[in-house]
Amino acid sequence: MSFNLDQFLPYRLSVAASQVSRRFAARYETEAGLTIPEWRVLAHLNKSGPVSVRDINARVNLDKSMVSRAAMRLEQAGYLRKSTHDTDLRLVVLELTENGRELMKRLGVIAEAFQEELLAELGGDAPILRRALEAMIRQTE
Amino acid sequence: MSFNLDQFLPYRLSVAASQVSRRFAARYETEAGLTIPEWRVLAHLNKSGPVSVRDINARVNLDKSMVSRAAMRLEQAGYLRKSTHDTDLRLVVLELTENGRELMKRLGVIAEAFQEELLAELGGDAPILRRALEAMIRQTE
DNA sequence: AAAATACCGTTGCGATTGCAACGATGTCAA
DNA sequence: TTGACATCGTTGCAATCGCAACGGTATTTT
Repeated sequence: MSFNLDQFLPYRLSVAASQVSRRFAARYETEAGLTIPEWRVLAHLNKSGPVSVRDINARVNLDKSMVSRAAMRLEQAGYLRKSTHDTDLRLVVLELTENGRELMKRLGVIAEAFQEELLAELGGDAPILRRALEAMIRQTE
Repeated sequence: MSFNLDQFLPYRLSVAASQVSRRFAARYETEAGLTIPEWRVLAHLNKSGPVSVRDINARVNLDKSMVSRAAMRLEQAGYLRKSTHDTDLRLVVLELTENGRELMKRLGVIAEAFQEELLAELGGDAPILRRALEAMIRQTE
């Protein structure tokens, strides 16, 4: 019996992830032409409040160079503001502007709606899926 | 209640997929320094026998340019052979060499072992995870 | 049979990515 | 206190990616 790629879990996982990402990107594309890193930074800031690049890097699975560049673009677009930390001058504090919070409010609605669609497609398997994903993520943290 | 990225399914799916891919890549890195596209082409050819670039492109979720370049590198490394189709001259037929089959035999063992690890970590959730992944993939095909 | 159309694989190109190096700042230890 | 080391964010760079265009071949249409 030779190896069968079609039933190989890492492969199926990767295919599913990229297709779901693609579907979702098509949704928020119409609302605002954000890249995935930009979307993640925006979404994280919306929840966390003002934090450093390093903070986001650690929590959002993005290389710090990507966080830095995404933050630059979001700043130029007027969605976030940069400032230096009060006591630690190495830190750059990122914070959403009013425009950023407003955009995120609209994107949040789209995201929730998309997730509802997914959950409906998955039916009762959804909670187990979640648990399985978390188990796989935990394994490397 | 504001949107929470940490519980957003597409995001968790993406994180899980990239971490699992990373873990797996570290395993076969020591056996042969293949990229992900190269690995996929190799694995598919091992199962399918001789097929065209287009065939792989359609089945393995890789752009045809990536299949083409991966095939070029695998050919240079001596793992596959290219030839033209008997009747349709547009088609390039890809086929593993003896070296390629031999490499794939070793990689198959590594892949199976890794998957066993994953399945053990997941326990009884594994079959449901599989079903959920397939459901999400199906939705876009 | 000729012309228009479709398909195949390769290549070029701009954009994105991950890694490593760097300057600047902070912390710790002697 | 000062020197060694760690951490932060940015930048440079090489590698990779996805898309589109291209030349070549096949198929369909008229």
